Amino acid sequence: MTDFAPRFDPHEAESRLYKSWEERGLFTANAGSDKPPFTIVIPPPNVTGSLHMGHALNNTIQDLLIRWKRMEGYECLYLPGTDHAGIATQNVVEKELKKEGTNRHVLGRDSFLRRVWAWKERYGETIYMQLRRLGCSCDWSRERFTMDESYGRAIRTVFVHLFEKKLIYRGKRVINWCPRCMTALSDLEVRRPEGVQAGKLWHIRYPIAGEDGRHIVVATTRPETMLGDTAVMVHPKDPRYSGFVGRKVLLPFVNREIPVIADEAVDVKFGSGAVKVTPAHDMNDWEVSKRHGLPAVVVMDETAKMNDQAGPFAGLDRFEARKQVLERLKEMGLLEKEEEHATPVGHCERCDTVVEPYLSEQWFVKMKPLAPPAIEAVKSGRVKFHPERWARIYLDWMENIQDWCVSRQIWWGHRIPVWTCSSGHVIAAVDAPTECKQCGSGELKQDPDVLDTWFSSALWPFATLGWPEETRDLKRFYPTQTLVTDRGIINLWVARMIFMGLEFRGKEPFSDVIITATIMDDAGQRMSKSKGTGVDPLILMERYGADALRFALAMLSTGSQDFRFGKNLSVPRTEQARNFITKLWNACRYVATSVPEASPGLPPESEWKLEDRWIASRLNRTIQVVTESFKMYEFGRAASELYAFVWDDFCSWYLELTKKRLGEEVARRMLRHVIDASLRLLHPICPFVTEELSVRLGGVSLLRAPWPKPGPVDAPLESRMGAALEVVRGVREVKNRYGIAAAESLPAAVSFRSADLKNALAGEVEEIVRRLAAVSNVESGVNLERRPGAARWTGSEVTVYVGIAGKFDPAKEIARSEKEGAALESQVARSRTQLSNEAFRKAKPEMAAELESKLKEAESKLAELKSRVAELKELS
RNA sequence: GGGCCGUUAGCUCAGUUGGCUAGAGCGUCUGCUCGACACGCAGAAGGUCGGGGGUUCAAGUCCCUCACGGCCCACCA
Repeated sequence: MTDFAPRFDPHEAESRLYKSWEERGLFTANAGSDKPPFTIVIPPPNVTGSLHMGHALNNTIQDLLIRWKRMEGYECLYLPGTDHAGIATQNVVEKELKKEGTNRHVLGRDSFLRRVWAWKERYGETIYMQLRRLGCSCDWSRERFTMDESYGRAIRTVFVHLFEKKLIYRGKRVINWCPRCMTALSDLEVRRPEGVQAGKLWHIRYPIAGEDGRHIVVATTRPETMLGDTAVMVHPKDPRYSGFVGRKVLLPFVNREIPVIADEAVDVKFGSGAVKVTPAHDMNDWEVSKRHGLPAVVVMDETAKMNDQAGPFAGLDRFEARKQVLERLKEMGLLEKEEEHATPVGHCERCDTVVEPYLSEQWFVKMKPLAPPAIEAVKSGRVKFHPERWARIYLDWMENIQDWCVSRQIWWGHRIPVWTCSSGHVIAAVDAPTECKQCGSGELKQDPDVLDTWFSSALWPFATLGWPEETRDLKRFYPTQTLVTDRGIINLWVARMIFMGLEFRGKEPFSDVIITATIMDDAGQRMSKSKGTGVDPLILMERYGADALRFALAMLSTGSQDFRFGKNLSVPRTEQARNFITKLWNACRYVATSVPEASPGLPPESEWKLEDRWIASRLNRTIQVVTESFKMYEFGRAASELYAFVWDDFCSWYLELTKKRLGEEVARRMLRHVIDASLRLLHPICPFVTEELSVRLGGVSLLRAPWPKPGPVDAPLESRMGAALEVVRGVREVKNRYGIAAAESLPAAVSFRSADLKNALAGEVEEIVRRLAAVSNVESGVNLERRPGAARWTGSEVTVYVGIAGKFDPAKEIARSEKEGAALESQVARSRTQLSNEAFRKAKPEMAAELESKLKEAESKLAELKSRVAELKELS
């Protein structure tokens, strides 16, 4: 151990250790093992870029669980992979092309896709490198990408199955259309930022056909769509308009006669009470048009420019058209008024363009039959959300589910496996057909669209394991156990995996869904790369090591409470974790050099001294709490428990107490035993430093080392030890108060308030105090007489007197005593009121008895203090 | 418009089923080379638990309400 530097060097150790783990195949899951399986499939990061802090948190938690379970004896599979992220990735590549002054249409479908693949190779590798840096023990032999050929087969199989079950259909509908991405979007891919645009509500006069000067006023926020109106609708019970129903109005600009209809969908109180009906550009209106048999007129093209149907406005962009429509209406005297009105306008999640409701033909998944089993899975508790409240989000959505638009008019993704022959027969097939089964035609054209990315990620838990083949992996590792993800994709992803898993495997894809915190910037806003508030996890790992980042993130994971970890705040938190690692490192360094060897295992219990029994009990308690916390996914609790145990119990007390006992085999073995157990407990959070230390201490590699089992906890002994340590604190405080060097030996007297405690501690207190607080001699007794020339310190179990000879300062003592007295006074007062309450005594007699004895103690302490203060005052 | 979460020390956060004197880290102050650690050691100061009301013998903890911050969901044109 000659090269045991006072600091852990993460740079050198991390890559060396990771490489050796990987080479030894320690991350590889064995499908033939007879151990119980534990599987986590990674939420596949998008290949759009590198990993952010949210990924770091997410993967830290996954790896922590995997490493813990591995030590508990499970056959663990942590399956890594990436998502092709259709629209998102296509967009970043298109941006690159734009910089080069070209676009995908110039390149053509094939060479564009080659560009995207090149991008994918680059970023896919970066992501895997980052996961390795973080220490994630992924099984790299099973790495998957949603565009792998085998994965594509799984997707086509799913599609064809659903198609044949009539759960996938092609239909004409008003969907969300992004005119920039030029594709349909699902409802979940539309964002409605609040308060972004203070829109307006315009009241427009529609002239009644054939009745000069008479008109009906409609209110709209989107006047440009009026060109596509095919009716005006009022409420059937609205007296203002009862005479209008059934008549015609003349639509300005295009001079189309359209009917006034009555429908309950109208809110009488809103606007003018009359609504224009634009079936091709409004989802509601589309529904209305179907009820009333109205035609639909599309007035825009796919880039949201007005088309030929828009009469005089053809060729204009939709917003320009709005301006001109309004101007013309004003000129014609048809604009009655405008009022301020905030409308939640939908924006494309990926490019932020205002989404256009747009009538088009798309593929949909029929959700009504798929939802009920998925709802049941969560209601029955077969799938549990942590924290539970997120189940509500899932259920609310599932219970009001709409059909899922799954076709996208982009190029990057899985082509829809549907072909149409020259005579119009539609064929869905897993393998590209060569001829039409119905008419034998060999002229087959595949649907040009691709599937929604989430359609492919929905299959992730089983498609990655080889489905549709009944592979060994699939049988062994499906269903998985825990899914760790962000609340933002509960419906986009988690929900869809559940119904797909149920439909295709008959089993929920996982039993537990952990929703992690969202990482905020220093100002408490969601961290965002585009806003420049992102913190790169690599930079923190570079500066403090992967273990430090992991420990910091684990420590902050309390519930799914969001936490701030921005550019400034991430620094002290990670530093704290790094300091802890250094502390651990040095404790081990000390043990390695001072206790070069000791027989393994616990020393015989009969030889244990008070502090040995104490640290054993504390360790057992820690094992219990940490294990329990991991089980309950309370990672912050586990981390802080370990932090306190290692730093306070072990380093501050036990290590110091045993410094003069290193010749004793008991102490030597106990030191090594506690270190060994602590390293194991810490390994899931800090894999690198613990592995390095374990090996340096001549121990085992921790990856598959058994997880510690707790022995008994001795609570009375712990509290006795607490009293002994209190004495030490008292002596130290007095010295501090008087500016006396800690090393200076002074006489001390310990006055116990209870004879039992005094007897139980017997001679051991004296020894403990002597070791930790430099005293010349210690006497102890029960309720000792006051010591006039000694400084006094009051603890909860003891009073400590320290002889400080010539330095005694009555003023200081009075101040101190009065302060202690004030606290006691209020305690006594509170206890008395509570005890005078008969209801309390009746409700909780044992608590009252306890409080009573506490009160007596406090009263006697107080009396003692008062007489001392009086005495001191006389003296000065 | 509906819902969820948060508001505890200067800062960032803990506080199990209501019950002894509300905790930690950072920061601040005082003093320290004591057989690993100054990324350290020994101490100290610092909180009427966002405001108001209620339930209870007892409220940071339960209920109502308001304010502020954050996040979701929603087809009122």
